[in-house]
Amino acid sequence: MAELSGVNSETIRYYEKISLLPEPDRSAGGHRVYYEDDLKRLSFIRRCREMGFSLEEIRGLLSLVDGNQVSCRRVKTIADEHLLDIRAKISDLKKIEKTLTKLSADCSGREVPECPIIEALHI
Amino acid sequence: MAELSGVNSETIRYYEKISLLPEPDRSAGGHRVYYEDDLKRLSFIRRCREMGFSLEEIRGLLSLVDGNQVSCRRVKTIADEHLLDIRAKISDLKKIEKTLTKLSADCSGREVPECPIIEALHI
DNA sequence: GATAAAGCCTGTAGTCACTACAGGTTCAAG
DNA sequence: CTTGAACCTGTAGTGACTACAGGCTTTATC
Repeated sequence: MAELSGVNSETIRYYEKISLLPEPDRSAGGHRVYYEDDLKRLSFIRRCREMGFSLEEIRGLLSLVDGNQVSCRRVKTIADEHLLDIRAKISDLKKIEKTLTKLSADCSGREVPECPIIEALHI
Repeated sequence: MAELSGVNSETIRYYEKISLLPEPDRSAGGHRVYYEDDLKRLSFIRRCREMGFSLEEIRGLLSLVDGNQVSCRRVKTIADEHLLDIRAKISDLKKIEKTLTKLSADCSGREVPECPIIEALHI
């Protein structure tokens, strides 16, 4: 399932441990046996992770799915809150990018002991 | 120093423990005593953190300062590498933002059990 | 049926950058 | 001199994994 899903097998076991994935069937020798549905669930988790959802947010989404209680309203609420988060992060990073770009431009990059970057940060 | 620097006192002790800050003088009763220079060093660390540098990157910058080996070239290298990182993160987040915005727009947000967000992530 | 290598198993500990205690001591103000 | 705030040490927890150690199972080949 690790190969099929693109999720590290250690991570899969971790998801099982924190109950994001159910305990799977086992072979006679004790190896985990997975079916199509397990792969779907794991892929859902992976895609949510790629969207930057936390495992707890994903747990929330999954509990709606598990309880057959999916409601567009609740899902949208979770997604929109997350979207605000993402936008805030982008704006923070853009500020940093601006500042760093300016600092780097002021810096000669030559082999001299005075550096405007250090000075700007040191005050 | 926590108040003056805006850095949590537990964090200051943590920085001491991992040797970003030197062990300070102590009062007769064992309390840490800080001077101007300690505050400057801590503020430098704080500003670097605000720029998104990792503690290890900061350790690198500080070791240049400590060894009186500041060289514009090396500092610029560290800063520019970090800038690439920041830009990559921004571009990742923008992609996520785009996708999520689209998903959210497709979603009615009404009290119905079908949700295009869930469906898109579930495949 | 024997063997070997690949892949699985459990459990613990490490990562990063803090944060949150518990249980005790010291300091500064009144 | 008393009180309460702030400090002290040390350990454990956070999130989302990752990296082992030391063992067992599966699968392919002979």
